[in-house]
Amino acid sequence: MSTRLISPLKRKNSSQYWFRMIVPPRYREQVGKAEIKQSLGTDDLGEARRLCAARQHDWLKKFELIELELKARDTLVGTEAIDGYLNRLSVELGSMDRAISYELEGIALAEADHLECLSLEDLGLKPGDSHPLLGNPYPAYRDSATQALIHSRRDALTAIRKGALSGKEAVERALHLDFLSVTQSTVEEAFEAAGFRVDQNDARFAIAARYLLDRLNEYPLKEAEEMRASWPTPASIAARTVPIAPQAKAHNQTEPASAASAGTAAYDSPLRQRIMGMPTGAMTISQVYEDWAAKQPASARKLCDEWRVSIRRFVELFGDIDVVDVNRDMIIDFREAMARLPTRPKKHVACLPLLDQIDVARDQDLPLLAGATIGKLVTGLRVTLEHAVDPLRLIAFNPGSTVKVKGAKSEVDARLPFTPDELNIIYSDDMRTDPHASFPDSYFWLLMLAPLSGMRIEEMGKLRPQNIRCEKGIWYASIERDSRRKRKAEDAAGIANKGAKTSSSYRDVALHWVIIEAGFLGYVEKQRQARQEWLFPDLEADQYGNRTKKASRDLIKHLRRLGITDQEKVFHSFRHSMRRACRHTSMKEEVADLLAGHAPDSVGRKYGAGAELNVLHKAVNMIEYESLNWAPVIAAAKTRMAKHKTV
DNA sequence: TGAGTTTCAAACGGGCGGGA
DNA sequence: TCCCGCCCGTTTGAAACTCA
Repeated sequence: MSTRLISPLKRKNSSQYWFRMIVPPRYREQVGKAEIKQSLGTDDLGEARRLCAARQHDWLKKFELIELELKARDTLVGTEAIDGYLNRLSVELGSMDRAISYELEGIALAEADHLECLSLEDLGLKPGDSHPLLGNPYPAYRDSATQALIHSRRDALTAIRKGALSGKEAVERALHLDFLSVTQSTVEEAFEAAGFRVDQNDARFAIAARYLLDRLNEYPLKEAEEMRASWPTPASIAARTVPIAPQAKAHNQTEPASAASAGTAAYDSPLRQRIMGMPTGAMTISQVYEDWAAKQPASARKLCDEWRVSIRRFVELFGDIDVVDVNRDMIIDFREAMARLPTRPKKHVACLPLLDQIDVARDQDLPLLAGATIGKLVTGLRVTLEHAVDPLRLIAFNPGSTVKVKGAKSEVDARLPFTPDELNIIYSDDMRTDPHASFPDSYFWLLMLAPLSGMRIEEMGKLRPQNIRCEKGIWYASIERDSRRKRKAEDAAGIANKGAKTSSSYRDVALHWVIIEAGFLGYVEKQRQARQEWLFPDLEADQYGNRTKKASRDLIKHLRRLGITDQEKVFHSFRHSMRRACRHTSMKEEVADLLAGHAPDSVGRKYGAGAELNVLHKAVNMIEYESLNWAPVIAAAKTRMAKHKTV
């Protein structure tokens, strides 16, 4: 792996410097990507260089941890393959003693083959010269006298049926020299039986070979011990005390650690505890979640509540386990479990444990959670685990980072626009045309504004009287944030403050002439004089600060009563209807986007901060619904407003 | 390695229905 | 009627892909 210092990179369209590092192929599965590209968040080159070096250091550390994890995994694979092989052989031969003897004899034969290594003399080199096969340890036994002794010893022991002893000696020599090739045929056979194919360059080969040699060496073969007493190994061919390269000893240091412990950040200093202001030891998954949730602003309460569901379900399935024990398999199991849960279960099903709910859904063929919901549940888990990575540093990697959810993104909007006939039904109804109908003013105006402004119901619900303004003779509704001071105060009080769906939703919506004609400005003035905080004061906020939950529900019920029973026709359908009406005019798509509060989908279509009010005013007045006769609605609205004046 | 382009994920904001 | 939570849309920035 290259440790060359990486220099920060600057992208054409960005003022910020970036960090970029290629992930070595061996670690890509664990990292989940082939390269790391991260913004350094600075446009200062000096700062960027410093941050870049720090990130490179962090990633190299992470790669080291992955290496440990991979070694642990390889160890498991290698040792299991050898154990399986020896167990099968013992069954085949009748006992483990026989199996070990058989293998020892095989090692002795393999060693004999490898001893035929050319000496310095054979190669025409002088004593003291560097042997070209120095990487191959058997040159240590390259002098012909030693070779002859090993050969004759093996022949003699084999002749008296003590081949296992010569094998034991060969194993000791191979272990001392870390000469793994003597195990080649056995290791290959063991891996093949386990369903793998490895070569001598594979790390798993080395691990399995050393493990085999260790097992053969340590097996208490009574016969061999007794024989050694009778036929002691000649000193000249006993395993020599030769220095072993550090990597040759690595297998002794590679403990079969769990993936999780390999990912655990062992560093847990008092300094970090002081920085974090909390103990930084082990935490369970739900403790990590609570720590994450506690750091979210009041406005994120709904999000926290949704993701608490993820964690609660995960804990129900796997227990409130230490976060270092959470692995990718569990997250995949979690995803699969969520994908099999029934959607909107009846009470008698919802009260069951999750696994029972899955059984019921399967048995009764109930409709299951949508892909988007599964995606969200997995995201909740992923974000919690990310919190364990950074800032808590309880784990080095997020095991959920590479878990995908198919169908998490819906292809189509499930809500449809109203047909002209349906609009006609809605706006011919007594509730709109009879000024004396017992229909709240707020609902009346919501229904008037919706198809002619394209505002979302919650955008209307959060209008304040002062948001209705006039500029150069054009009246408009300003959808904007509250002041920073107000938002800060509300956050501190734990109140969800007034925000919009996205930043592009902050906009000015010019009022359609029908709305002005109907006397909307009189209604606004009335609320202003009454010093009402909200333009529609009779709407009540729910626990998350949503002011139109009930209104939306009531108005949908009302639509159903009018015979519009299609489940895809909802209040939001007014927005779709307006978009459709815009398409029937000469209005440019980007202006329609601005009216609706959508971000344009290409840079070329961006209007900067917005458009001139007169452009929007002209555009909004282009909107027409041919099937609708607004006259009775306007007349009813005027009477409705006049009635208020006389009260 | 750098940069243009495309795709994906996170973080919301919001609509809606079931059930207590 | 209200709460809970499922479900969907949108934007932004990150990540991935591709090519030079």
